[in-house]
Amino acid sequence: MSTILDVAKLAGVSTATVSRVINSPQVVRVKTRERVTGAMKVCNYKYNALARGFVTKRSNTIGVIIPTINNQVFAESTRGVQDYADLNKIQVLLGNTYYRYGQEEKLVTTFREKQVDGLVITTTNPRGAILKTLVDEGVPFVLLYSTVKGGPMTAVGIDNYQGGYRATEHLVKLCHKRIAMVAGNFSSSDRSFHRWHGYRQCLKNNKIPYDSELLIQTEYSLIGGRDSAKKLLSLQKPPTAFFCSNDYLAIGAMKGARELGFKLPEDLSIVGFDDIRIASYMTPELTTIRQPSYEMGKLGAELLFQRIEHQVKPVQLMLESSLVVRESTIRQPVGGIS
Amino acid sequence: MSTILDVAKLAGVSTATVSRVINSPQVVRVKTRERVTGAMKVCNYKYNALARGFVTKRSNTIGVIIPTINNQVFAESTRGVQDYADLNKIQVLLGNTYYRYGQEEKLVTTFREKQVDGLVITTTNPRGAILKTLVDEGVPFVLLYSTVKGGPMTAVGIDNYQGGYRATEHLVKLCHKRIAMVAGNFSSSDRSFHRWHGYRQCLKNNKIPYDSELLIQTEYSLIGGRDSAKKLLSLQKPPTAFFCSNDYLAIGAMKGARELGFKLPEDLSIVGFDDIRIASYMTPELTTIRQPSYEMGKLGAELLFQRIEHQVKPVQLMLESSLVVRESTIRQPVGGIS
DNA sequence: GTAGGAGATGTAAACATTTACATTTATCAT
DNA sequence: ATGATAAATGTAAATGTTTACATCTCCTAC
Repeated sequence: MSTILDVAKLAGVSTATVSRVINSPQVVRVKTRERVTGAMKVCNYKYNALARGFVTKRSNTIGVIIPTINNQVFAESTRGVQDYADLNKIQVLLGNTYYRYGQEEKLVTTFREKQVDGLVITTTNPRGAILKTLVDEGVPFVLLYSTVKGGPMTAVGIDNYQGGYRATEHLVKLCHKRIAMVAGNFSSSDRSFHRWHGYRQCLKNNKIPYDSELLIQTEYSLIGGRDSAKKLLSLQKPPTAFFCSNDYLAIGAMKGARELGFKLPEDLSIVGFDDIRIASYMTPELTTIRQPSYEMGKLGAELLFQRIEHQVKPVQLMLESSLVVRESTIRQPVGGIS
Repeated sequence: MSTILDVAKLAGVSTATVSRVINSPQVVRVKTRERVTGAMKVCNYKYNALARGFVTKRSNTIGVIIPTINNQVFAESTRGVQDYADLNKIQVLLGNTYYRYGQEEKLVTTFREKQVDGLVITTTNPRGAILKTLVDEGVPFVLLYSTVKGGPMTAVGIDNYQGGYRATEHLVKLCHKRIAMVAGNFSSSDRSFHRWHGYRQCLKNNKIPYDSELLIQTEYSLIGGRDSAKKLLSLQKPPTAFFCSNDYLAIGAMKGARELGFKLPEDLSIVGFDDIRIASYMTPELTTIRQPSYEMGKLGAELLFQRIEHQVKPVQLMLESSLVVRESTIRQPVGGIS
């Protein structure tokens, strides 16, 4: 492998000049520049970005930490980050935590050892010690899908409480009285917990008694949704509507319900959360709370870069989420329980 | 930021010793070791993996190149790679090509500059110049989802021709005579092309005339599937079955068909490709060709590491794919066209 | 022709590790 | 105690860039 020194020798210049033609070609005379680029070709010179990072203290790499690449929502936000990073010639190291806090800690450490310039984290626990340490040690990072208002951390997310509230309100307005919630484990993510808060408050505001039997916490997966649906629909007084804390749970629930002979949406209304691409391709098309994942990633990356370069103050951005009404929710026929 | 030197001074040892307690603790006396680890704590020492990579010529990083993280298939194989890498304390740089060869080239270059130890590539074109260069320059890499038999490249994939053949054969056995193919653009991936070959050969072997009107090439996406379905079903003599070259196309096609009033599966049988998780959650559940994406990624990573460490000979692994019959395909009622 | 100055290039140190080799220290049989 | 050997530690070079600063070159206006 040839180095900048080989090129320099061959071109009869100093390494400084070679470095300059790489990093700021305008400052070197065109004749010299040509000699250098020529020499590079001859040597089949390959730039060593690692060595550069070593001296400049900038790796031009950021770390992205997500629960799992397998959830389209996180794939989408990651894509947003990647696209923005790409524009800035920054590469992305990616790691999955599988919703495990320990893994999150491990990834943060490894990425820091790799000298990443910053981190984009979709955390399991925005109040954990890891993030505090990052703040204390001045490591630039931004949180995705979480927002701890007014704190020392930059974050971009949505109002999960509001999302949960709206989803439930939609069902209430359709005259549902027994509304279950299929929630991702609260321990896996505080998002689920906040959505549940919204759900609960909405019930209360509408004078619908809260029934703890109607809350199931489960793994965030299709199968989790399916199994939970079956449990809920086997209750003595089964619910007439589900609010699922993500679309995978909702899609799983659809299948579970059908397997028990429920007709959708006649026998059961379902609302999901996220609005993954495939939501509108389900039968019935899934009513859900849309959140702008790709934009969140892109914006998060933008904020991170600002933070890296200009050390701007932390901000918390709350993106709009919205209810997308499709076919999976319908009015509960009066005369049911009411 | 404190360095190994600070720690060394504080502990009253040489940097070599500190390095040793980091990399092979057994060789240093427990008393010294304790003094060193103590000093590390005091200094709040953070290991610099970049500097290490710089001297050892091993970055402990591999690059993963996929068309798009947004396709669950590639997310899944990437997860396989990540999981295996993780076990070996290797990090993953991820890049999307969006099916553009130019982007593939760019990524390979950037990743090489970052001194990755190897690459896992899901390529758009297994015969392109990029890969040749990698072979020539001895860069360890493995191909996913492609296999160029007996060549100088390590690859793990499935037999796409066979997959296409089987999918079509399934439809033929169900007495379908007008079988359309909704294919991802041949220019985006040779996989689609090979699947089409299988499709075509199967038709020929069964004496079904090939009708070029029944092939649509489109973008690999839900919307591409939907639009293509609408075009095909608006033909004068519409097909009674679709073979779609991936599940997203199939799911999109389902929606397109429904929008034109077709009942599924009665009026139209559909078979997809990949068996993404959600395939069995569709209504009707999607018949498809299953390929083991996660395993492919894991195996690919394993082969890559073998190649990096022991420079083993290139191998091409053909994984099993299989037809998974579900509900989206049914027997074509005789008396139709036959 | 020359002074002045801008622009181009060179010099050399710095960056945080690892590692071959050299040296010191500990261990143990005699 | 001594020598031989093994184990532990130290020394110092090497890695491929960047960059502050110094120097040189070239041009322009007089």
